Amino acid sequence: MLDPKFLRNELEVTAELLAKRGFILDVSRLTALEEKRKSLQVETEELQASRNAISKSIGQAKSRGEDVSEIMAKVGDLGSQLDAKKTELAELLAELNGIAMSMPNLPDDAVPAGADENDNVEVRTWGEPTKFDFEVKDHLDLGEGLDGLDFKSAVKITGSRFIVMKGQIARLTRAVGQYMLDLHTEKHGYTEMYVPLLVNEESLLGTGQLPKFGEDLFHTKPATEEGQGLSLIPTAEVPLTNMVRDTIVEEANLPLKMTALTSCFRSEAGSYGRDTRGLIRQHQFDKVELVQIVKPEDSMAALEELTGHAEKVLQGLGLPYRTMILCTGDMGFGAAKTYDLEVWLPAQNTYREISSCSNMKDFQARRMQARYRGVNDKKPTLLHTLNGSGLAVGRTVVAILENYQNADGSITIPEVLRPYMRGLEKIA
RNA sequence: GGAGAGAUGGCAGAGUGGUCGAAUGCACCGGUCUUGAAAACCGGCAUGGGUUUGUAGCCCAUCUAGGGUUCAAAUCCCUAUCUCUCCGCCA
Repeated sequence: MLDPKFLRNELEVTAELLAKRGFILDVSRLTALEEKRKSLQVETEELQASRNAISKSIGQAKSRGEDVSEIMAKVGDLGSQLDAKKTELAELLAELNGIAMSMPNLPDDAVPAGADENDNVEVRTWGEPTKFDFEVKDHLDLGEGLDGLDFKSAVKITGSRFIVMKGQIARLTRAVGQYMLDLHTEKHGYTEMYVPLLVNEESLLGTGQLPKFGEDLFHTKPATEEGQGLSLIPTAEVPLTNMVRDTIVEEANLPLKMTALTSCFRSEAGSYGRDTRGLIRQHQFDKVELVQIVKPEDSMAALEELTGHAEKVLQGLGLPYRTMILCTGDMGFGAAKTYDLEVWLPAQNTYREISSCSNMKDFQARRMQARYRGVNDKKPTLLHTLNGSGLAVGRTVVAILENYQNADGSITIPEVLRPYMRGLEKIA
């Protein structure tokens, strides 16, 4: 959510900034609603003030043993007037809140303007696209050839976009997750967390999945006016970031750096034609998430640091990648600035997204009322929240299969993963 | 799943219809005293919102959340959530 004061005072600036990311703000409607809110709220509060004053004087008179019938008569229809105003105001505030909750974050000044993913800008690359002296196979052929990926069984058990993994490929997936967690906890200073995979609506509102993107999630109940029950997390960002919802953090405890390996669940509504084959786009996948909760002045440096932590995973695994800064039109709803890491996939002969690292600034913190207070601060200040994948496990496995494949269809196991594979050097 | 009890400020804990945004203690911050510290004493100490040039003042809201009764609700009623105790079941 944007700062309501900034929104009111700088409506035109806000509209311009939002237009850069393709969000059209109805300025005149908002102005009209805001004017109405102002007068209505003042009227309502004045009525409340006079009611409070009269009630108080009744109480005082009674305690002195005086007759209160005269004062009681003054109350008149104040109550019904107040009720009417209150109802009207509540409806108006709900409408304004609905608009506020549906507005995306403002892009940071450093974000390049652009319409879609084609306008993203390469920041740096690491490694060279892997070269082969034989014809490369894609991860499906490799995985099925090794009897490690079983799409047919997944379809039978559940449906499309799920996977059954077997044997050393299943173990490789476990190894990848363990390696990432160990790296982030031992080298990068993150605290490992185990969190719920089902979350309530408040949490989803806090991180911004709701109210706009409910159809991207799996819910435990059909959506009704009473709610949609608990929802499966689309990313561990939701439970990790919501750790600080409705809390005032001690300055001394900042920054908070948390990581978790969780399954993630996405309905992938509206992407039926894309990546239908293989592990790239699944309804259920594992991911190691990095979350940092920092002071506002530290968040831009923290984004660089966090992105670097995700890059270290790819470097450790020896996977070539490039770092992209997303343009205004391609950023996620709550992000002010985002770097994507794209790993080299030989079979697709291109780079594919494997991590997305974002500075949300105070966008989520305002929704969550997540704040900190310095020792000398009278008032608490909204925190800044950041999150990034470090990394998506399934796509990492894809990248390993494809980049480490041999002519005979076997897979050489990256050095750093061998301890997690009981010393195994090759899956054959 | 059954029965019962509870939810108040950072924490503990008073408060059963009216000058209660809330006693008291602890913690915390400032001061006096002290060479320094401790102790003692004095003072301060919630959050959100509105209005406003204002971190001044004034006003509104908030005692888990949402409804209701009333001129007036922390206090009475209903619902939900959560916590605790006992029983049952269970990895």
